Amino acid sequence: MLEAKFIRSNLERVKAAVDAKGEHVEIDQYIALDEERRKILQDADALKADRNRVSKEIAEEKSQGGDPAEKIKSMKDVSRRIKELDDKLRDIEEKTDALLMWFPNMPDPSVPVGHSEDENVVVRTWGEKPTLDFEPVPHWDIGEALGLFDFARGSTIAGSNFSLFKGDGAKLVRALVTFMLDMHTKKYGYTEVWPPSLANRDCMTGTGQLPKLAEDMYHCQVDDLFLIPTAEVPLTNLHKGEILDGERLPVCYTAYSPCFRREAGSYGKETRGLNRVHQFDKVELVKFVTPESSNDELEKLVGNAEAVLQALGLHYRVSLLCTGELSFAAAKCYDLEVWSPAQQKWLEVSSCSNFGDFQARRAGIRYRPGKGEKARYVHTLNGSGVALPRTIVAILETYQTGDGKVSLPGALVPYMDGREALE
RNA sequence: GGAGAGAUGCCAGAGCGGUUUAAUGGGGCGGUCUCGAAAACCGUUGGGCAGGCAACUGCCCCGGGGGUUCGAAUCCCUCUCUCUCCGCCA
Repeated sequence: MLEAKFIRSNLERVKAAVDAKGEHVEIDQYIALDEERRKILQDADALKADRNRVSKEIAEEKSQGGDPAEKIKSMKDVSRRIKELDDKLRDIEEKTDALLMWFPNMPDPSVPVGHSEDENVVVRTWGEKPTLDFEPVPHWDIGEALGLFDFARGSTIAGSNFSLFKGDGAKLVRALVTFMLDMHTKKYGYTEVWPPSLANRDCMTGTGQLPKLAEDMYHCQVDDLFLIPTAEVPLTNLHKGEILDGERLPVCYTAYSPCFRREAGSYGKETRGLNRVHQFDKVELVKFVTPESSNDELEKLVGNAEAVLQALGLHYRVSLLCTGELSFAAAKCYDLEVWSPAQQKWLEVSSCSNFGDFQARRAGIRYRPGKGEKARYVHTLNGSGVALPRTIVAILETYQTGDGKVSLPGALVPYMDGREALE
């Protein structure tokens, strides 16, 4: 959420940012309402000051045996007017708050302006495209042949694009999750969390999934709970409404969670196999940091996610997203994409973002820099470290040996009972 | 799911409609005393909104929301959460 005062005094910048992100916001309507709100607020506050003063006088007169009937009578009218103004104020605030929720975050100055994927900037590429001396087989064929997954039966249970892993495939999922969590906790000092997979409306608004992305989420109407699209939601809301001790920052969490996405309206080739599924597994990284350090911390976080891909020996690239590709709540974002040899394309496996104080404002997450100092909003960051399905795609297609088998990257061998290949 | 109890400041904990601008402890911070420390004593101690260049001023916040009243932490309604007991359950 942007601060009302900030919008008021940086109107042109905000408008430019909304355009650069390709969003549409009722900004003029908001400004008009905000002005009306402040005017009424001032009137109401003046009347309340009056009421407080006279109420004290009434109490004093009564205790000294006087009869303040005249004052009580005149205050009756004041109270009525206060009530009218408060009602009006509540009505306007409901509207301004709702409008405010649709303002996207401001992009960081280091983000390139652009409208499409083509204007993202590839900042580095790691490794080389694997050279196979045979025609690479797509992962859906490898997986079906080795009995790693069974999409037909997954559909029987929940519908199309619900994946089902079995045998070594299920074990591979478990191995990857453990491998990633071990790396982030042991090597990079993240604290492991096992969060709920459902979250309430308040939390979804806090991280910015609501109101804009309501259609993308699974919603349990009876309890008004949402299935989390990412562990970012529970992890970031972990400190909702709190003031953190500045000396504890940065606070870093990692969590495995299933992620649920309706992906309404996406069909066809893009969704073949594991490319795009409604439920997938992911290890997430979340940090609470000081405003001064957030962009440096973002670089570190990207490095932590990259370390996973490097350990797995997968060819990948890192892109800095342009303004038009940036998500609603993000100020700056790097995407990590792995190479799919059979599909001959890059697949996004991680999105690492700095949200500035946007989420912190919505969720009320602050820190106190030092004893007696004023509380400030933290900056929140998150990134996938990393998402499993497309990582599995890259592993199967990169390490296929041409005889129907798949060798395993060394880092995974200990997590797969010492086995060096899937066959 | 049923019955009951509760939610107050950094923590503990008072508060029976108007000297409560939230008592009293404890903790933290600052000071006096001391060579230094302890003890003792004194002072201080959150958040938000609006106006103002500013010093500052006003308003709001006792779990959330609404109501009664000239006036609400206090009375009423409602929601959420926590605890105790019962039921159900992997």
